[in-house]
Amino acid sequence: MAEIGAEIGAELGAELGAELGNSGAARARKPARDRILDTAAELFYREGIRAVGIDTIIAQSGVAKMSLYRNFTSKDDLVCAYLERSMAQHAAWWDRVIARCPGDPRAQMKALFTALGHWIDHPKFQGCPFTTAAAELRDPANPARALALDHKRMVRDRLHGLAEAARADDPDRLCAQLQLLMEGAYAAGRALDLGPGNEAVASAAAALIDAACGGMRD
Amino acid sequence: MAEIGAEIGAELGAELGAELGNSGAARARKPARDRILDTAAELFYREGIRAVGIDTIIAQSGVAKMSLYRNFTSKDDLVCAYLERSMAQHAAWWDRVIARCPGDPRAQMKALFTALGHWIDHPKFQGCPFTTAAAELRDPANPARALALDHKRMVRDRLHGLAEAARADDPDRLCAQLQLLMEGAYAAGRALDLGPGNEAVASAAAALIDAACGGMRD
DNA sequence: CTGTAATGATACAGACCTGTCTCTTCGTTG
DNA sequence: CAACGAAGAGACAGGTCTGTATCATTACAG
Repeated sequence: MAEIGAEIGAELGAELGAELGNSGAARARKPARDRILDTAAELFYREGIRAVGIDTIIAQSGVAKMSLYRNFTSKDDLVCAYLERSMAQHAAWWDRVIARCPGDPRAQMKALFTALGHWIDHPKFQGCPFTTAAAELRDPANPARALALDHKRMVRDRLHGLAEAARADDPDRLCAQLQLLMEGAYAAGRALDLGPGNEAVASAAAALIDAACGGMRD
Repeated sequence: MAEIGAEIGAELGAELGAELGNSGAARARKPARDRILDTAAELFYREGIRAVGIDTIIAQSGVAKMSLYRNFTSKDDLVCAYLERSMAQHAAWWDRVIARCPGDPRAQMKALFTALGHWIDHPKFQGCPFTTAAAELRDPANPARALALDHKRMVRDRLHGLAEAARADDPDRLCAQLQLLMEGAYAAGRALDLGPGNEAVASAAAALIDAACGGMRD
């Protein structure tokens, strides 16, 4: 429980403003680029990419407009930097969770969904940043959209590796089912009030995993 | 198969331009309000609400700007009309699907997910219009956002009714699990390439339903 | 035929957004 | 102290968006 709390704190803290714990002076000491990216990430995630303008970002981060355009060639470039950093943070979160059950891929999968269930209950949770970015940016040529799809493929590959390691009867199917569930948890946590949704996430994952690895209980 | 195709056609046809079958003259005969709403629905769904401006809608629908503002007080009002019409269409789709298995709530639930799995494979499918609307419009005071959440609650209530009628061991849990899966299917169909995702949708739903109603097979 | 209501076409105002430019300030380094 | 580079402050240009106002045209009813 406290572990999970720390998990969420590490995930969302890194995502949504790790500098909150620092003093104002220490925050001002950070390079302009970092302040811009921290502020942009928080605003993009909370209010949406299209809803947040350059002027808001520079006002909130206390930076000059030219400092932004010296560090990022355009708003699109800043959006890409935000998504790339989010990808790295998500990968680190994933690694931390599965490291708790080394050598036990079934438990690792279940742990991921248990952690996800708690994450979506966090008050700052606003859905999957990649899914919402893809929903806001429909142009197939948009590089940020491409990044979002890259991330989904990466998650798929990781899930598939776990499904294979767990000796699922049909790893492709289990992988697809679990990714459906994962996307659903992201969407539900933002838009719905699923009551004790965290429990539903973990229990649905367990049901699917057990059904797919029915032959061998561990 | 042909049945399912007609299903999708009825759903997306109504959603995305039922007037395509009419002649151009017949289309021009429709009242301005209908043409505006048809065009706005197609564009909002395909390209996103914020990405489509008033000028695009009036150009595409061949209508004067003042005709739009005489029929809708604002763009927000038009967005709400689009979502309300989509809600009615979705409810009609739901009713058509469950009508194929009268008196058999388990089969009705499975039929819904089978139909959903096929729907997300349709080339014009772009995710759940309510979820994407909520992703684009984050302001809690936005009436369109409230409509989207209303729709999710309505779906939840309908699913819960089916779960109870199917005598699930824990209807709340099954309802939450299935709604997670449903949201996941919507999100996956738009942003991911889940391979044969339609099969994963139906099989995951079947696994969850059977696990939740394990005691009594029908 | 005439009058009325609906609609098309278009110009315009005001706000906002991205990106550029100039000027100033501050900190560091020699 | 002097010089230089990084960064703040703010004006500005060009575009887009919503919403309003004006005027011409069409359809139809009496």
